[in-house]
Amino acid sequence: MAEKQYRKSEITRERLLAVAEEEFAEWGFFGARVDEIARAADINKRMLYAHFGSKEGLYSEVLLSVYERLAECEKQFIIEGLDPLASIRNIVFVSFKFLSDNPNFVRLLLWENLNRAGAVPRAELEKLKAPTLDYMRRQIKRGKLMGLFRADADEYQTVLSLMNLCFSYFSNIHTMSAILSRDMASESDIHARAEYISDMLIKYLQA
Amino acid sequence: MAEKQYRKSEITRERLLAVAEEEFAEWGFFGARVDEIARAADINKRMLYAHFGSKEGLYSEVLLSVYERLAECEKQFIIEGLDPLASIRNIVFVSFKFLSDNPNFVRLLLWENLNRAGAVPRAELEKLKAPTLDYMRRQIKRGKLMGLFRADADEYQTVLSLMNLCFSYFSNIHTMSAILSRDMASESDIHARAEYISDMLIKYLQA
DNA sequence: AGAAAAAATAACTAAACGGTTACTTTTTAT
DNA sequence: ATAAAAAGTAACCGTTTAGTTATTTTTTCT
Repeated sequence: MAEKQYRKSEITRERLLAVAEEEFAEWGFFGARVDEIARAADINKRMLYAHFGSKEGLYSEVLLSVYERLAECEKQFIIEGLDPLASIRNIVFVSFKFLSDNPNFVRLLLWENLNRAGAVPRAELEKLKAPTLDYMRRQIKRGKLMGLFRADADEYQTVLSLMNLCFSYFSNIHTMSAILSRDMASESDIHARAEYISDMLIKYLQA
Repeated sequence: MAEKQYRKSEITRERLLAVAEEEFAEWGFFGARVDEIARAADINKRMLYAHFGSKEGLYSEVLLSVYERLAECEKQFIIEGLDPLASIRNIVFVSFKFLSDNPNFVRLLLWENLNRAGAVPRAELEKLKAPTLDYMRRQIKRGKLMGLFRADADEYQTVLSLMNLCFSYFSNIHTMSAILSRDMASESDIHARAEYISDMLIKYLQA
């Protein structure tokens, strides 16, 4: 096994990953076409198999790279000193920014859920999400101790609401835009929604 | 063209639709196999094409039938006299019952979102959803007029929250159960969640 | 009963798919 | 310079897939 890889090969690999992310996000694992990925990356199909072994192998690597992007992003809202109220607003706004900027992430996660596939193992996913979840729960607890939130506010239910409200705005944006006759993808609508979600969660915690 | 269809043919058609619903819900449009649908329905593939023309044709009819099932269910929470507070609780509980009883609906809607919602025409969808949406908006408005809800509560945002919170509980139930180490599919968890969602929405509207 | 229409079957096809083989060109290290 | 390793290519392969054809069986109507 060679320690050092050729320069051109690394570029090829990166280009393949980028193109494959688009193709898998667009069509899902079953709908995506290996030939089309190779064509769009302007690369011979043989090289795709040299790098990733199989369609599954390529898919796994795409998913992993996308999950890592999320983990990297979530680091930024874990600020230990921040007051509980501001931290909730912060989590919602950072999540909205990420989901809005990464439609491929939203789609890949949906495909992955529907395929019930463990392309990225559950344990890996739990580990990836643990710091964020701990932080959120800790901040709600702190808010209760500080007398900012009512004592009987349910941490689990609130965290679940926050995550679902953020993710589902983007995951259901097409059907919802159709049903509600509204351009939910507009910058102003997205911002107003983040504002509303923060507000509702906080009002509930304070009520 | 014959006015009257043969009895056996109608049964065949129903059986095909039922089996196709399972197959499409499980695998999505691209993953579903026409041969498998025919085999599972114990029907010759030729007859599938005689009835539905193409894989797309069959898929559209499956989706339509499933949307109609939802519309039929939603009729039951449109009770004109009901007080706004009770009506919100009622909508959440009826929605939870439907989504819990119809996992195929949840999955088909997710696939449809990923396919960018084209199989059932937008106008058709709007028409099916209109009575429900109108009712919800009307009840929130009424609550405001009656002085039950604060005057600046946003109807659109609240309706969207209600729908997203109900749907996403079931659409993300597997991932979330894993991440949060909780059996969210249990009867008691489902009931507690419906209770919490009603409560949060109402507290927000009253805050 | 018997003719016409509809339902049903099995066997087939053309194209598409994931994956491979045999081979040539380019890069790296001595 | 040159040999070995790696990168790259084109043509190919067995299988699967949506969709069709040719034919027989069943049902309906008179």
